[in-house]
Parts: sequence; C-alpha cells; structure tokens
Amino acid sequence: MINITFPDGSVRQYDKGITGLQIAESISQRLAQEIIAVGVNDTVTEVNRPITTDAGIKLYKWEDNEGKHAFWHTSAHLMAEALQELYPNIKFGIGPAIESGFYYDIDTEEYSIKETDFPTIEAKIAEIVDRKENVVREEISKADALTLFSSKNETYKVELINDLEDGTITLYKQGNFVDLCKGPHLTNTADIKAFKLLSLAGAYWRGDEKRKQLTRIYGISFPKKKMLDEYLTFLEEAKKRDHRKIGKEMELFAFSQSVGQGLPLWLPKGTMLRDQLEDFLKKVQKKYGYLQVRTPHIGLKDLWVTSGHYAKYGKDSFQPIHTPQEGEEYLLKPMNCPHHCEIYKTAPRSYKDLPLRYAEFGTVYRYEQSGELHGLTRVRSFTQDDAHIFCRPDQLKDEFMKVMDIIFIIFRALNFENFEAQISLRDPNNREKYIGSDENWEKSEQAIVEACKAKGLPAKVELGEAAFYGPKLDFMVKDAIGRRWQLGTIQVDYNLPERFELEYTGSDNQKHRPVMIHRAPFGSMERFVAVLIEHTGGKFPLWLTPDQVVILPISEKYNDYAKQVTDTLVMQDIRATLDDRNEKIGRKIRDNELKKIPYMIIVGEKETENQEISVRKQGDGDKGTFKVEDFAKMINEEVNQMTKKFLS
RNA sequence: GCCUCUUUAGCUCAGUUGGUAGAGCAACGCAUUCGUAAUGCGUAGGUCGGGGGUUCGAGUCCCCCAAAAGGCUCCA
Repeated sequence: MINITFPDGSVRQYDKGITGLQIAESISQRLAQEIIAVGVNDTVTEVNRPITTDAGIKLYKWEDNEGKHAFWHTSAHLMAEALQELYPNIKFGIGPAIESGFYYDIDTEEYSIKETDFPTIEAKIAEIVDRKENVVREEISKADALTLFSSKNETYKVELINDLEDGTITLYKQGNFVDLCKGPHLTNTADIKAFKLLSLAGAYWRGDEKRKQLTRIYGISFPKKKMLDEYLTFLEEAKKRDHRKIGKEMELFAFSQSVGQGLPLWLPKGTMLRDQLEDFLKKVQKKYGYLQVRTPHIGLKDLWVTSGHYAKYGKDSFQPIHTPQEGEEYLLKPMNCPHHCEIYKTAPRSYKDLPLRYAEFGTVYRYEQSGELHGLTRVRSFTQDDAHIFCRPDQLKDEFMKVMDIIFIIFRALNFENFEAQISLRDPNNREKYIGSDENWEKSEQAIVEACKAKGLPAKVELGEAAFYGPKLDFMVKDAIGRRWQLGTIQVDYNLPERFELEYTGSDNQKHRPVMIHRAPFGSMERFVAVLIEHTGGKFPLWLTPDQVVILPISEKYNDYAKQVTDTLVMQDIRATLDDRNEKIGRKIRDNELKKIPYMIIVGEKETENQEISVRKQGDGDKGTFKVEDFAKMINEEVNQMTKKFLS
C-alpha cells in the first residue's frame, strides 16, 4: 500500500501502482471523467501512469492550466500526425502548448503549406480523432532514440536528442506518429472534440535568426465544441477593441504612407486624450518633486558615442543627419538620458541638491525593424514620459520606491489592475553584452530586488533581459487578445553617470558620483494610449475622454440656445461640442451613443423656455432636467474627484 | 529583416471562368423642423496600393516594389 496525500492535506491509502485515474474514480465518476492530467509530487503526468511510492497528488481538470497544457500538447501531436499523413516527407521541429492553444514547427521542404490547406488538415485531424487512438508513453535510451529519429530523417529531433541526457528521454506514440516528448499527454486523442487551425507563420529553428526558418502552424482545441465557439466569439469581440480600429473610428490617430511607416499622426481628439494623461502625470510629478525640462530632438553624434548608444545601436538606427558643415553629424535621439545628463552638468552640484528629478515628455526615434511595427504599440517615433533622477547612493532605494508609487498611482487611476512586474537582470553567461563594471551591475541589481521586496511587489526575475547599461523593473499589461506589452519601466544606472563624468560635492568636500534612475510610468504615450483603448474599448473615463458632452438641439429652431449652452460649458473647461446637424433627435442620439460620448444634452422648446437642459448619459438613458450651471458643476466635480483621489 | 496572408470610393465590403467597376454608410444638395439609438429624395465620388509583363482585352493571371495584418527575430 502507498499513502496518497491530497492538496487539502488528507491522506488515503491505495494499492501500489494505482493510477491517478483510478484514484479519481475512487472519489467520483464525474471527477474521473473530467481529469486530464495528474500532478505527482509536483511532476505533471498522464492519468494512467502508475504511482508506485507515497506521493502528494493533484488532479488537474480543463480549468487548470496543467490540464489545458496537456490537452493542447496532445493536440499539437495530433496535428503533427495529420500533417505526417498528408505530407509524408515533412520534418518536425517542436510542438508545444502555449498560453492559448499550441503550435507545431515543421520543415515542409517540397510542400508549401498555405492557409487554404487548413480545411484539409482539419478534416484529416477529425478523421484521426475518430480512430480514438491511445497515446502511449515509452522510455527509450539515447542511442535508440538517435537511431529511431535518424532513420526517419528527423534531423531537428536528432539535434534535440543530442542535447538530452541518457535516461531522461521519452517518446509518445499515437497511431503511426511517434514524437520525442517529455509529456504529459491525454491518454486518447478522442477527447479532443473541437479543433481549429488559426494561423501560419515563419519561425526560426531554435529562435535563431541565422538558422532555417520553419513553418509554424498555430491551432487551438477544446474538449467541447461550444468552448471553441466561445473562444472564436471572444476573438471577434477582442477585434472590436483593437486600438487600431478604434483609433481610426474615433479619429484619435492615423498613419500616412507619405510620412512614413511607424510614424503616428496624432489627430485632434487623440491629442486631447493624450494631453489629459500628460497633465495628470505632470501633476503627480509635481507633487513628487520633479522638474520639467525640454530638450531638442537631435544631438551631436559624439553625445551618443559618449553614452554608448552609438556603438550599440548606431548601425541599426536612423542614420546621422549631415549639415552644410563638413564632418558635422547629428543623430535623432533614441533616448533622452544624454540630454538630461548634460542638464545635470550645467552647474556644479552639491549633495544638498540631490535628488534632482528632471522630467520631460521626450519624443524619441528608433528605427524598429519594419516587421515589428504594430499600431501604436511599436512605432518608430514615440514620446516617453521620461524622467531621470540623479541621487546619492544612499537615496537610491528610497527614490526607487517613490517611482514605484507613481507607477502604482498611474495604474490605479486607469484601472490597470492586472499588471505583471518583471525584474530584468543581466545574462550571467554573456556579460560582454553590457557596459559598466561588475560592481555597479551588482549594486543596481540588488537595489531593484530590494525595492520590490520592500514594496511587497511580486515580480518575475528574467535573466538576460536587462538593458545594455543597467537592470530594470518593467510593468507589463495585456492587450485585448492577451499579448503582453511593457508599459512602465524603472531602470537603475551607474554607467551613464560615469560615462558623462557626473559628480557632486559631498559633505566631505570630495567629488562623488551620483546614481541615475531612468523611469517612465506610462512607458510611451503611444503604447499606453493603445493599451488604454483596448482596455476601455474606447469608452474613456470622463476626465480623459476627448469629448465629454455633446449638445443636441431637437431641431434647428433651438440651435441658438444650444450654442449658448455649449459656450457656457466650454467656458467652464468642459469639453463640449454642438451637434447642430439637421437630423432628427433619435438619429443624433444614436450617432453620439456610438461615438461613446459620456453625456448628451438635449434641448428643445421646453428647455429653451425654462433655460434648462435635459441630460442623457451614454449607455444609461435619460437622467432628467438640470440647470446648465448645476450640470457644469456636476461634471467638474466628477472630474476633480479623480484628481483629488490620487493627488491628496 | 524573415515567413504567410492582405490591399477595390472617406469607411465597411461585393465583384463569377480575363470583356473595361458596384452596394451600404459617410459627404454634398433639396425637402422636412422633428422629444431620447438610423426622415425621405437626389447628386457627386474610384488611374481597382505603385510599377512592369502576358493578352485583342487585366480589378481578375505573372513578376518587382510599397504599405498593412498574424507570427519569428529584435526591442536602448
């Protein structure tokens, strides 16, 4: 007998060699039907793997990530089996489960798979599912594995096996398909009831752009047809929140082929929205002791040589601007820090002056690869809500935590509750990628880790993700379809102060080197607005929205009074516009509802006579009659509450 | 930059096997002057992303380029 411990701590005895499925059956038939995978002492296994020693177990269902993972991983194998039957000579790369679904990388050689082939592949998959094939796990020696996959001419698999240790290699077979795989898997392909191929992409073998590009097929599958339908509906709904679509519809921003790719044009309404965000952050920063500065969009090439950016990115950037002066070269700024360092250097600094916090909404230019550009989230010209804090080493931790506070204020103000924090450190095996001494790197990395600890912020640590001049703490938020985008960022930097020879006089009358913090709570105005659009679907909060109120006269007879109401509201800093089109009121309401304007004011005979207004709230209908002054007060009160909440 | 797909009126889209472009909305004009999600009629609007080719003839087939989309690589 063996002792099986359940997640709640209870222990039951079972015969040695019992499977997770049998354990589930001993609890309830329903549970047995639902479990997909079994966690045995923190290793996820198949439901039919015998358990031979005392163990803690968890039974995973579809609702658990471990369950979905096994389900989708088996789906990847199933798709591979279909591909093998349809295109016998293709070679397989890897085929894992991902956050939503799975993919398989294949080398198609003579075939070229197109999206138009998807129905054929899906039909083949359905055919295989009908065969109800068992998925069988098998342990194999490295030598045998090499022989097996060499004989099948699976060169990618052979490469993978060569990197594995003997004794750890397992195969999973279903039907005529055998794959090198750690598992775990479903025990039968028949459980995969709904299957859809989603897209086709190129993907470099092992993520190395110098190696062959394989064809990657993405798909998703579900245990029930209904779930697939729901997922597809979700994707459709998400498309409606796409910031590129809403940005066009609401006239927030645009791109022009004549201006150039990745160079956004901010339209009047988008500018209005962005200005509100900038003003809010300026107010927050004022409270935290920041000083606004402005710097030019270009700088002499030597400035970037000093900062190290030229050596690191010079070749891949917008190329130098030449002048009539022989040999004179300027670069568009990819960052604001060198300019801010030069501001620091305009005067001798004392330890009493620090910390100095220079803030600038600084527009920078980066020549991103054309294939990387994406709406407003990845562009070639963007404005960072940048600031550089120059402080004494003993002030670093405190300053770092104050920056975290600002980021929390911003995220709370915009209801970004589901952010993820990531600490990006240096790759310990590839130190030559970074500039600066080991000592400085260790100090800055430690400062970030400690600040997160002190703030109780759970952050994922990623090695090798640091910037070349320093480690960073990034805040990631997902877009409508779940893609992660980095928004806020805080970076500790001991290197630029050294390169720019920044110093201050200490209380000991000696020269000392300040530490620098780069930070941007929004990250960039472009990306932040993009994510904000996707989160709100374009229904911005009253304080942000470009149009707060629209006045709708019932007929042209009341245009004069409507104009008067509009002017009164505008005079009180309310963003109000007049819809004086010669249309019926129902039509005006419909159009303005669709424009997501929070308040509609309707004026006709009654209102004109009584010098009143009828108020209608977007999505909420008629709110009754008001005096214009009272309504204006109400709106301003609602807007100010927001500022008060975060600034007092 | 690479792979795959896409590009037709301001917007959303239709356009059969190659025979010389069409709808809805928006715009403009006229009528209507209206009470809480689409008033009616009319007018105008397109070198079919750009260039080259095949053909008697190309929106449609082929090639090159550009832009956009989904990924990969990258992301100071």
